[in-house]
Amino acid sequence: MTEAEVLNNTETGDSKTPVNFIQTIISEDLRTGKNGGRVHTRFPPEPNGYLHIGHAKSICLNFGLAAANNGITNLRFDDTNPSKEEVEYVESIKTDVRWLGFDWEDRLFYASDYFELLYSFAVQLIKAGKAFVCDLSAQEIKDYRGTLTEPGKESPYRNRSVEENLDLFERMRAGEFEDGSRVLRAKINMASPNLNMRDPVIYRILRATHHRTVDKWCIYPMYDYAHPLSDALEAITHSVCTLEFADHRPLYEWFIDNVDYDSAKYGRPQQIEFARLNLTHTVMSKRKLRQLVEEGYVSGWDDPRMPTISGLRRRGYTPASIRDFCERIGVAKRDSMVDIALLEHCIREELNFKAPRVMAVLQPLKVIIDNYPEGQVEWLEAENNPEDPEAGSRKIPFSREIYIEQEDFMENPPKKFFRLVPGGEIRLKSAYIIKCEEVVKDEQGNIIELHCTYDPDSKSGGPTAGRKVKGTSHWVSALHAIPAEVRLYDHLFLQEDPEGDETEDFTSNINPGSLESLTACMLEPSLVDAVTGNRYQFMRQGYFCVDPDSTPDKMVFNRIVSLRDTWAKMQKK
RNA sequence: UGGAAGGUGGUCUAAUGGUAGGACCAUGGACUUUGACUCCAUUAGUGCAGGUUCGAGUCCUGCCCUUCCAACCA
Repeated sequence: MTEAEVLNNTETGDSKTPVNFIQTIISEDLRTGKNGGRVHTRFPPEPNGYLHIGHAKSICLNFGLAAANNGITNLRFDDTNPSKEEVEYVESIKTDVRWLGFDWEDRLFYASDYFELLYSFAVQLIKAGKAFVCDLSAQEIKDYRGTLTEPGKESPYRNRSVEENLDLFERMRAGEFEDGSRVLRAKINMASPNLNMRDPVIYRILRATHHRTVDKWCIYPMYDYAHPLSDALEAITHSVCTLEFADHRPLYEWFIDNVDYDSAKYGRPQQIEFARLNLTHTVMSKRKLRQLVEEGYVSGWDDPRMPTISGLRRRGYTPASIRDFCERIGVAKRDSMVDIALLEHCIREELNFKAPRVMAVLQPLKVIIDNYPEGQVEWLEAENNPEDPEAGSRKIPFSREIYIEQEDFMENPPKKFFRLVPGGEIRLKSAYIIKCEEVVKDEQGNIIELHCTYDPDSKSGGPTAGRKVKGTSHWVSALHAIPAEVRLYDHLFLQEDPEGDETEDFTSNINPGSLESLTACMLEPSLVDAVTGNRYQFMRQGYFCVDPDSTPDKMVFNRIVSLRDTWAKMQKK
């Protein structure tokens, strides 16, 4: 979208998504000619974990804002802490951003690309008397920092000479000092009400192998120092981050203002904060997600119950549905908790149009149609998608013995139950109407099979198919069915806000029924060709996709999301 | 109790000082060879108290509530 279109949208109000406050800022910057009309954003993950749906919001925002304003977006890894970062994570992050549908083209960067420059900027600060080497221990620095209500005290090393600071900093780099023994600090204001301004640490000594620079460095810059300058060096115009960094903005600007990075060439980045995404019935912090993985509550980062991009992908969510979700939730500065039902709505809406319909019986009940000729098989025509005439149709086999869903039969039904009951009738989808004649039970009284008769005149699509019965069931021919495993997923946490009670361990809220594995499912034979990632609607049940665990001998499906189920709702009441 | 940012139906999000709207959820109904989809309808909101104004969600004052900040993490 061009600037004119954006503005036009604002005026006419016919934009599908209302412009958010960041777009308003950008539009104003464009109007006043700030940054020479450039819009350049960046997505700056730290490669210390897998991306989740909250990152998707940021990715869609950063790439979306740039795209909407004729701008570009960098992918930049914020890799300044080698003790926590790994290549595994950078690879997964690249995969996830690409999968979501975004392209950083040739603009893949790492904060570590700038280590040498950042070092020289630090030397610059020292020479200007704006940074000093401090010998205080971590604990002492903390003690000197003061509190929220009391100012801090200046470090006794604060007034070292430029020469001594230069010498010490050079020797820090050279590896002459132990980890943690000294740091480089910015000289700002120990009495500032903003703790971030109380002579913040900008370099620490840390002997850890970096995933890119390996053992070249034993000092590493801190986020507060590396981030604004990385933004500046990439000529970023709008540096969008989450709310918790708002207090860091004065520091961000301090480095931009006090380092000579050639602002005439690169411009001056502006930090803008927005509220991170919270979703009901899940957790979003990397620490907690890692805990779920490491303590075995889930099978891995890509467990289909996880809110990670890889989990959602394996679950069967599409990139388009996630992008749609991110559009719909909007962008603002107030803390919020989005109902996960909105995410579910987005995938249902997309799949309703795109997913082929098939029949699958999850909990089979054998039905024998006594008046259907033994050995006969009819291949019946079944519509692939009533929402899409282009989807065509397929043939499904009908025979004397079929399976229906156990819950589609009740011996003693409640009122409003319009499925199969003793002596009652039901339409088999795309086939015949059958009538229940006899219920067969085992010694424990469990229903093991049904004997029915069919109405030959009720064949679906035939000239005499017009007779109406209240209920319709899905089914599969017993002879032709493909056995499969189907995994049903529910919310990972029972409570809407599993992190709400800080006194309680969030793992105590895990939903014990979040995964239900059904291993005796029966699928219609057309599914024999299904491959990993294929998505279907199992009629009357939900949307499912083939899991990577699936093999030709043992197919495995994940339930992406159920269909809306009015009957289940009625029963709950 | 220092500083910063916020408070619009259950949830998310709109509204040059001028009819508080949309989406999700919920509820009721129509339709249905998916109790799906679709369609229709309904409930329900500007944190509180003042002030300015012909008129305040919007401006002013005071109060209340929420979130964030005291890593050599990001």
